[in-house]
Amino acid sequence: MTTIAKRDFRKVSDYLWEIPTSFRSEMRVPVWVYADDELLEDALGDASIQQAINVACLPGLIGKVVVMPDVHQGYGMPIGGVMAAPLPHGIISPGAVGYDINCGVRLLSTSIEFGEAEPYLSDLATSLYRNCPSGVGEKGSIRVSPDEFDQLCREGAEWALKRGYAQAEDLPRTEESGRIDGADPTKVSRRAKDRGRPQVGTLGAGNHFIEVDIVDAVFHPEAAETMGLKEGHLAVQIHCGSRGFGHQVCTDYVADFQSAVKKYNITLPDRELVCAPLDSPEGKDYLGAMKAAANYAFANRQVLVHHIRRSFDETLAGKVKDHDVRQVYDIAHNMGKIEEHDIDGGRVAVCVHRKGATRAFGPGFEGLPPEYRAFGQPVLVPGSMGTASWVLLGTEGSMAQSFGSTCHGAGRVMSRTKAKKEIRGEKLKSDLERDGIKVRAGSLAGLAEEAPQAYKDVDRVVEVVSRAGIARKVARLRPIAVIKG
DNA sequence: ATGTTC
Repeated sequence: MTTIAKRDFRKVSDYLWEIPTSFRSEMRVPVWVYADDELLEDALGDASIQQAINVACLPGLIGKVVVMPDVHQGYGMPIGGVMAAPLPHGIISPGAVGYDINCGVRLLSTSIEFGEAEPYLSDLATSLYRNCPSGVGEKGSIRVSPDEFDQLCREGAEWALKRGYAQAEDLPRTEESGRIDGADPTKVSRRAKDRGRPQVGTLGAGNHFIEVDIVDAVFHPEAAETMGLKEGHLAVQIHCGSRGFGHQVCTDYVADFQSAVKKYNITLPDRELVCAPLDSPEGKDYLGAMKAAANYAFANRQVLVHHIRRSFDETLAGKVKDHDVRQVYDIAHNMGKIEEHDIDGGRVAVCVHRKGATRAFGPGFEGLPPEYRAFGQPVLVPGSMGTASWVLLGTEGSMAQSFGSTCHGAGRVMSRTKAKKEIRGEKLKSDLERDGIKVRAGSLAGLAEEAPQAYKDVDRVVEVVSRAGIARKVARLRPIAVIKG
C-alpha cells in the first residue's frame, strides 16, 4: 500500500486539493479533497485518503470521488465521502452508504428567549432525558405490530403523522418529505425487523444526541428569519438514525454482496467496498431495503420530535409566552439517492452515495418547501458535544462541484478507543456543566468518546465549505443542554 | 454506528 503525502496532491485552491487518476493506475476517477492546510494534515493522519483512493478504483463510478473537510476513516469508504454511480449499470455499495442508514439531523426552532427559560432548563433537560430513551439496545415507548412496521417502512414520517406523532407542517420541512418512494420491506430480513420494531422513537448511543441550543449568531438574516431562527432564542437539534434496524440491513447486504461481487466479476480494491450493479437483482434488493431503513430513520426522528414536544409542554407550558416547537428542516447524511447531475458536460442520472456528507441542493430546487426555494436547501451541521453547530444552505457551487453535497459535522481526529482511554467522562461532564451546558448522559465512558478534543474544529470545517463555495452560512448555534445515551 | 467480538 502506498503512503500518501501532501506532495501527491494538486492544489486547486486554498480549499481544494486533487489526487489525479495518474496517481495510481487502478484509479478510474480523481479524488477531490475539500480542506485547508491543517485539515488536509488531519485527513492524512488516518486511512481516510487511502480509502477515498480505493473508492476511486471501483468500476461503475462517474466524475470524481469527493472528500469533505470533516473526513475520517470508516468501513471501506471514509465518513465524509461522496461518490456517484451512473444509472443503469453503475454500482451500489452498502459500505458507501454506511451502517447507520439515513443517520441525520433535525433542527427545531422556538420563540423562547434564553432568559425566560433559564430557571426551567434543568427540568427541561431531565424531562428530555426521561422521554427520549437512549443508550445501546434501548427500547422505546411506542408499540408497533409487525404489519404496522411494514407500513412504517413504506411511509416514514407519514406513518408518524397518521399515528399522531407529527404536525402536518413538519413533513414538507423534511428531506424527501420524510418518505422515500420504493421502500421494500419484503427485502428486509426478519432479524432486522425484530431489532427495529421496539426501537422506534429512541436516540441510541455513540455520537447521537439531542441538544438544546441558543441561536448565537446570524449570517443570513432573511433565510434565518424564514427558518424561525432568531438570535437569543432556543432551538433543538436531534442527531440519530435507523438504530439496530439500519445496522442489520447493512450487515445483511454486506454479507449478501460477497457473492454478487463474484457473480458480476467485480475487482475490489478492498473487501469492505462490496457492491453490485444498480440494475442487478441484488442491487435492486438492497436499494429497496435501504429505502425502508431510510423511512425508519425519518419516522424515528419524527417520534423523537413528539417526545421533545411533550417535554416542552411538561416543563414550560404557562411559564414562557409561547412554548411551541416548530420544525426547521431534517437532513440525511448517510444515504444513496437517485438524482440527476451535470457531470462531464452532460446531464446524468446517478446514485449519489453520501456517507457522512449532506445533500446541499442550491436555490430553485423544487423538492424544497416554497418558503425555502429561493434560498436553497437548509444544511444542518452539528459540532462536537459542547461546541457550536451550524445552519448552512446549499449553493450553485455545491451543485456544480460536489454532486450537490457538503460537510456533515466536525469529524473525528481521535479514535473512540483512544478517547475512552485518554479522557475522563466525569471531568468532562463537570467541565461542560461549568461552561453552562446541562448534561444528561447514560454513560460517562460514552460521554468521553464524544469529547470535543476527539473532534476537529467545526468552525474551521464550515469555513472551508463556505470559502470553497459548496455551502453558505445562515446561523451558528451554541449548546446549553445535551442529552445522550 | 451497533442487542459495542452474531
